[in-house]
Amino acid sequence: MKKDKTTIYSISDLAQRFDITTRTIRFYESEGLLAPQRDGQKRLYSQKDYTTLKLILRGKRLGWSLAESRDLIQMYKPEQNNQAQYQKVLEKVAESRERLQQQMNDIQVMLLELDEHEARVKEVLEAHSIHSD
Amino acid sequence: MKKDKTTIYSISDLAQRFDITTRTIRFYESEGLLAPQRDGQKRLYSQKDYTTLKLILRGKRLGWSLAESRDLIQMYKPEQNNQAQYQKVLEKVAESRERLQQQMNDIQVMLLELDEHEARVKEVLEAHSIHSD
DNA sequence: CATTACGTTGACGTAAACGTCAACCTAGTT
DNA sequence: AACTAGGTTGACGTTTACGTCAACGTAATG
Repeated sequence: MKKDKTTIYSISDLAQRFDITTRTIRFYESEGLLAPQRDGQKRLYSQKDYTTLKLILRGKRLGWSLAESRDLIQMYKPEQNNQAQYQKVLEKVAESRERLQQQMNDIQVMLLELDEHEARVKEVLEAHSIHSD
Repeated sequence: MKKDKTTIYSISDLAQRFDITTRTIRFYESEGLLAPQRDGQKRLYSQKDYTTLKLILRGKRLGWSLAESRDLIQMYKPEQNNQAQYQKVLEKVAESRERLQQQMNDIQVMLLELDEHEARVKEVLEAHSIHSD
């Protein structure tokens, strides 16, 4: 079963699914991150728009600015069949990967420290319970 | 060779090492993230302060707010020898770990997508070079 | 002792990422 | 026709995380 490529979302529909406000979605559009089609003045969001939004929110959880996410999104667009463009995309990919690896490393350090800290706290708790028994 | 626990840093010293401004460091203090000792009115930063700052900046790279980092920092303080406090610390540890794991997952998804995208771009580039040879 | 380097405390300014109205449109009910 | 549910565009407000002065203190140095 493949994804239904013809599914269309309303703005409040998307807002509900991602637990954000419609204001936020319109704001992303005003910042050039989304460009939904229109039916009159109403916005219609495609499956691609859905995916883009998912990417934006993932970026947000990682502390990326909207500008950075916009770059990432631009990167995914076919654009001109210009060889130089593609090279730039590859550079952007490399940049993003480095950034993500730095973040991954930060996370691993923090997880390790949390483990150590938890262990220390538990030691104290056990000492307490020994004395209180 | 252990770390010299008696090393003391000046504010501009720290600023240089972490490539931030002294304003930023003072701001973190005003927000309750740091509490250096004083010599008169001058601030003296210990090795602990250094570590705290490192933690803050790691948090920043992961998109954590200063409030969240402050919580994390508080968590590491011995506090009262209150059993309930320790339980809260353990809960905080668990929360932080969940958050980090979500971020780790986000990163892995993004890295995968980057790989795929890079592969597609490279395909196109190779097709180009075949035609241009 | 005047200068220079380094530090201090306000106070105000600013960019990013939205929130919060207000005033309006539009399609489908009752 | 009136109402309701959704949507729209401004315009202004707010929070976070600092930047940018200004005015001042202090210690060493030529």
